[in-house]
Amino acid sequence: MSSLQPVRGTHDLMFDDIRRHRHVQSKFAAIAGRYGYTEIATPIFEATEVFARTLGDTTDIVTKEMYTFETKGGESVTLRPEGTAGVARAFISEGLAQQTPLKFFYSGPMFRHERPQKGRQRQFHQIGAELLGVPGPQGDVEVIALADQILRDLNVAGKITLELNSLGDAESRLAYRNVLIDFLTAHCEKLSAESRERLEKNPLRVLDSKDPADKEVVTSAPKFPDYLNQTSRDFFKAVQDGLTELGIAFMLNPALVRGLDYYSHTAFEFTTDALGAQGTVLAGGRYDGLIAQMGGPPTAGIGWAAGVERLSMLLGDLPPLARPIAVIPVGPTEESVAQKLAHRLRGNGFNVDIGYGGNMGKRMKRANKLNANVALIVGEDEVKQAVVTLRHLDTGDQTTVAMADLESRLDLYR
RNA sequence: GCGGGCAUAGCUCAGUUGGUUAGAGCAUCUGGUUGUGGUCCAGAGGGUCGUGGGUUCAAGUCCCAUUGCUCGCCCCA
Repeated sequence: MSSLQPVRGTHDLMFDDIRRHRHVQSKFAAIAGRYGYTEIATPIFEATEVFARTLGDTTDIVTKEMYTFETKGGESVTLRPEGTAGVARAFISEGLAQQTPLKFFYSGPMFRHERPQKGRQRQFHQIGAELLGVPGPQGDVEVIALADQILRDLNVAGKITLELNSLGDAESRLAYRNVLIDFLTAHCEKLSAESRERLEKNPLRVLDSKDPADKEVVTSAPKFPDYLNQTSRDFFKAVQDGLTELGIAFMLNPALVRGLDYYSHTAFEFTTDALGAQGTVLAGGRYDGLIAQMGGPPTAGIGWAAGVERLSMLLGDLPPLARPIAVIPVGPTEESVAQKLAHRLRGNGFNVDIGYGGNMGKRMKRANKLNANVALIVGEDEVKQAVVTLRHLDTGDQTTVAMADLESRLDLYR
């Protein structure tokens, strides 16, 4: 065990782990493309205020989980803890208001200084989608449909359920918030210490507490849907109808609350019970006020993000790696011929491995370990006659093939 | 930030009430096979037992501290 370890909460990604990540990202890019989303890559760090102003002053992310540091020029910058604020900032910086509606997708690392545990790291990866400038419920439906599609294409949808709620517009939310605070204050002595603190900072969060005593109180608490005004109610109904028409199943969860402050109206979460404490695989909602709040032109927005590590853990077996063709020089004298042959085949689109050093047996072993389907053996006799010995490693059959005919003989392995 | 569990070979793990030289499987390497892999057989290398201190004639084993990992709380994707 070496004393040099990766920094707490960070991991080296290699072999199957990174293949899982790539698999998630490439499926996502393909599907997002079908929905008309184009990729955006915003910087991995932003001016601190981009996050501090938008995520909510009382959220844990802002108050204690951000990687914030000062640059040599004296600016305060922060490693991004999530993706939406950066996209919103880009929307403003690049003057994109003229081009709405805009559909962006992204993927990349995010940073939060949390205590690591299963499905939770300090550097983690998200894929996400943002739809900007579409105020109507069809936007919500499309964005959720995209999420549903990616989960189905990754073959994880069976382990996941969609939960849906409406946080209403600003007016509804304020009205409900006041009623809820009154109710919870009246039942304060029954609440857990944590929830009493939540009552001060973020009262809606009490609704999704895991504490049994809190849950008991919450069952008799006023329900969010009862306090939605007509506009919010109609909007939410339209979203539900739209999803039903597309055959996307969902469960209403009046206790579903978003962690970040910029959300309104639709809130949704795709959750699983297969990941221990970290049940949320993909989550998002509508954030109509965000861009205006950041100083841009009032622009509707809705989007979501999903944890790539969490998705990777749910993934079944990966598609098998491509099987290479192994070029095997019998001895040192044939190495340059073999090298040239490998180069030629690679140039013509084949996946070719060539063993480094060792006798023929060693190189065959290596070919076998790489799961090569054929070995091309290049020895003294072969070089003299301008042929190679083509051995099928699954069957052990081998034949002699003229060098010049190799591409056509190997075509099915390309 | 709070609580529980764990730390022995590259990996997964044994290691008895404290007792002589710390083991196994897998992996690696060598040989059986000087132009033929997978299977098989024979053999080899590889450990400051996370770190520091303490108790003891004696510590991988007991105690304290510390670091790391891990699971949960919190938070969240």
